[in-house]
Amino acid sequence: MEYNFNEIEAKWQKYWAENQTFKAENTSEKPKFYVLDMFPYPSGAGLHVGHPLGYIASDIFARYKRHKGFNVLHPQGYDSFGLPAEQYAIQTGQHPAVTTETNIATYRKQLDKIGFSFDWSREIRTSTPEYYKHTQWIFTELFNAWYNKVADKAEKIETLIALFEASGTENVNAVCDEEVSSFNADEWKAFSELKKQQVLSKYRLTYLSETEVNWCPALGTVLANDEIINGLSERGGHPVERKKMMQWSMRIAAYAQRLLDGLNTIDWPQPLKDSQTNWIGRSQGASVTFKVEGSSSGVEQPTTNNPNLKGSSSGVEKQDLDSSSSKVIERSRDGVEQPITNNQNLEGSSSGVEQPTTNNQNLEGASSGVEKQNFEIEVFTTRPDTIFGVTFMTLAPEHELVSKIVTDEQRAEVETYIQATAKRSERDRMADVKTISGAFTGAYAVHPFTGENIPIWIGDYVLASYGTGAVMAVPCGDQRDYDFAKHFGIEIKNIFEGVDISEGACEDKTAKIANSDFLSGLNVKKATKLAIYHMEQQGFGQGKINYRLRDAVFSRQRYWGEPFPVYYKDGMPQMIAKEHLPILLPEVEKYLPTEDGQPPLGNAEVWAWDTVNNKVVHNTEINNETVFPLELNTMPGWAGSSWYFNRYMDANNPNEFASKEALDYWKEVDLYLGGSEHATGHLLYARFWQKFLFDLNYVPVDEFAKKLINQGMITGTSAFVYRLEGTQTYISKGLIGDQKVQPIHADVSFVNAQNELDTDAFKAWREEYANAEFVLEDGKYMVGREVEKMSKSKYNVVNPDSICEEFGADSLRLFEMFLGPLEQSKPWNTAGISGAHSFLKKLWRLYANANDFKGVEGEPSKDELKVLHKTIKKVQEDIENFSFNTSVSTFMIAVNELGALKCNKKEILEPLLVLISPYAPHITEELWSKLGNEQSIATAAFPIFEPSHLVESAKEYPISFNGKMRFKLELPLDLSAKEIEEIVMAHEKTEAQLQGRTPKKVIIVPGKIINIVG
RNA sequence: GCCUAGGUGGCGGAAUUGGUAGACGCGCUGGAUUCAAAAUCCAGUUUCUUCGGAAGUGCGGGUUCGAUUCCCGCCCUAGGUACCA
Repeated sequence: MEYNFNEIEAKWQKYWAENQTFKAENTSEKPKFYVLDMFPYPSGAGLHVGHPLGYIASDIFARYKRHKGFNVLHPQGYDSFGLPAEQYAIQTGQHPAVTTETNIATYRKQLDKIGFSFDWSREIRTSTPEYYKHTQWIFTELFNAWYNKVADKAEKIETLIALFEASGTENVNAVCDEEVSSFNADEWKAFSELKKQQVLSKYRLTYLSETEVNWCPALGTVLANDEIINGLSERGGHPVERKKMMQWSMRIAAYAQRLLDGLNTIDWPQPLKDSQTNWIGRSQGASVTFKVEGSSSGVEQPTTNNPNLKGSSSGVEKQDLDSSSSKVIERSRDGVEQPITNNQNLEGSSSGVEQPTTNNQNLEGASSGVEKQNFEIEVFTTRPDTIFGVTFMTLAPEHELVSKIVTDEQRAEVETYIQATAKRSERDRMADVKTISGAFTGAYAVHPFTGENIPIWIGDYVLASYGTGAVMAVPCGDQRDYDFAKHFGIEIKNIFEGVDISEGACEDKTAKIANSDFLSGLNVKKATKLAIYHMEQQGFGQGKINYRLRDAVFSRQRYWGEPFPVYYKDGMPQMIAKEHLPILLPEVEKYLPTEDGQPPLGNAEVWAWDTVNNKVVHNTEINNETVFPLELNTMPGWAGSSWYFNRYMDANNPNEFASKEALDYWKEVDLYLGGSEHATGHLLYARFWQKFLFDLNYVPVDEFAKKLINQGMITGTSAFVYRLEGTQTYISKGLIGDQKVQPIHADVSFVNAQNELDTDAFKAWREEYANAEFVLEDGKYMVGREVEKMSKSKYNVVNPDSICEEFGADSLRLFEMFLGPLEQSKPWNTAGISGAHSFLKKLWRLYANANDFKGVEGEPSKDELKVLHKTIKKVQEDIENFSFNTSVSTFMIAVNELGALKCNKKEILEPLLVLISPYAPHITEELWSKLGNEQSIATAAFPIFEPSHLVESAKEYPISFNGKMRFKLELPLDLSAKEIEEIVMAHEKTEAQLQGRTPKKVIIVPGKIINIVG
């Protein structure tokens, strides 16, 4: 009987679906295990063979855990809001919901063909109202919460109101905006409702703030940083300008420290943890304020928070170093003039185009030296101990103070420099470390300890987006400051004891401080502490912890996303109560922004909130008394994916995002699989939301995934043909020689395993190739091959459906695992699948030969038992170490050996099937039932390893000379070292090796190796 | 620059705490079977070799009886990143 994989696979896929074999129970005696894949965005292109790699691995693990007696939750769903569907809608006018539905159907069909053990009864889609009503609810919960630094967790906003009512801001230690004002309880009570709301909004975990975006008037849309190239839009090359927009932000910076600390409690790959650590970017030091020379100290300062320092909002927190220090307000951001790069950083884009800022205009009208007054420069330093080594200040060219302090003599030079800097993209500035540039402003700052005048420079090595956008330069202790000082001939003061700084800065943290007044003679640690103490005493500085992590912009000017459950009354946002959710995405005629630049929801006609009837009504009914306009932005792609793992626990619950019972049972994901590209996007936001939900007691754990594994990419093997430049002549690879040719991608489906091109198929592919002429070698056209990312545009995509069709899902699953270690990226080569496929055929034959699939009862031989048990041991170890490639080899070896032994014993063949079934579930189900079993193999227990079957009486010893194995010798294992030595030394090959020499030493490790030295 | 992972035959890749380098598969070569092909099976396949052997895991050192594995320095590739004060 033939191995008819198509028939077998269809049969069992149907069986699993009909019997709900993989449905997880929310109550069970068994221990729980939750295996999750990062859910896919259902794109129009469908799955290629790279996508299922992680799904196959997680499926093997899920099936293995079931065999091991666990109640396994292994769900799947779709991250179905997103840009491509919207883009397609704009182009074709089709509703994104329709195309999304079609794409999901394709995905589902493809997934089903591979035989995954998903519990499809828990499928979710982020774009369905049943799902996004909870996303909307979580948003309102964030709005109605603040971060209490005393409790170090988020709390309901009511507890903040209670504090205000009791004692005003006196006892409040919160994460909030920079420019909050202080008030007492009576003042609070006297505030109008509007004023109260305005105050509270500075504390809420999601808040509105004006942030700058990349606005492209020609496309009528906002662009991400990586959609902009040299100041022009990637699509179309239109100019992009910076525009301020009122947007929702998430106060993720409040969680910076806990997000950092949590990394120590989870088993995630180190590179992933490292990138989160870098992203959060904690540095400890001090904030120091320098007065600009000429400032009159008697005059009232603008504010202590210095809002005139552009870009000074850096998630900075005052550090409580001195127990006597009073109330500490943590600042998260000023929310006013964020340089664009900050806001976009969190969106996963890396590059930033530095737009010219308004500084140039400021310069024109800037005051002359006469009016120079009461300016301060706030800096953040990690080395407050080196403050006596400060010989100059450097401001970022974009720093707002530059235009105010520059002297008339230096104005022209500074202006030229700023303009030159503005032209350089941030990427340029980053890449070019060697060029040192800057300009002197003519102004001086006053050293707060010595009173000396310190020149103020600007330089583009200082970034406006980090810290305060200004540094106190200590050339003797910082190489960049050193280089800058050397270049411009600025004084370099040595404040290190016995260190030579003639060649470079001393960045060694063990050096002792010298020439530093009260800090002299101290080590770094002590000097730092003392310096901060003095700064705090004299009121110009304090200990601080600085985080790079910024609050995340949460608004998108798009259609295909979750609508905000928000309406506006007197310009203040109001949340719609939980019981009225979901607020359904309205119908619009066009998915483009409105003509006056409003987001696409501005096109909706029925988009107003009736507070009396609690429903969405026509815009014409807006009266701003009972009917109000609704929010026009939608939520970003990461909203729905930040909590979906909790939804699977109770996916069909209509009332809550998940029941308490379900959450308490499943708790968290035990194994999470996905690509490393989500390191700082999805995985950081999801951890943030989980911690927030934990703080409010909605979830039982504050980290949602115990263990995470990144699967590597499967790359494609592209095929190239070589066109003689300017002709339609294509030269076979081996004949190119010195001729000038252009490599052109050919579709990999036209090329066979021997790299020969089907020239007719190529000619028929596209009109431009119809007249192609080929220069052949040996009558064939040979293509070139190159490994690249698998993508449609490179014509190297291999589709899993066609593989399933031709070789079967079991072959695909085995082969994808066999390819190499899970985490590594590796090239796909369809030719290799024949190995996996012929293994399955061999497996089939082994059972066919065993009493026509029925097997034989009776005691297996010692050798048969040995094969089985060494396989059990290895496979179990491999799965638990996620080393799936090696267990496939192990199966091949086992089947080869059992085939050689002509094994037909049921006692061997049955457990072997259970071992293989997580990898190749269809064929094993079929053989399992042919052996006479009535239950699905999924219910079978994993075989138990019995070490006694592997005990050997003899060992084939490798005999080494000076560490090199020269020959082998089989010896009984019960010999003593001495007996072994006698036998080996008497052996003729030993004599030949030694050629008469006497060995210096003989090393014998019984059971392992014999090494003769000499 | 820094961080992380990696570098082993023609290819994908094995090698437990330092103990037989190249398992397993692809490809290739030869053979069996076949009218022929597919499929299947058998043998071979790191390099060099005077056929005795010898060398060999990116490069150069070191530790060790013994190193793909541990240590030091360097080179290259991939991913991440921040000129982060």
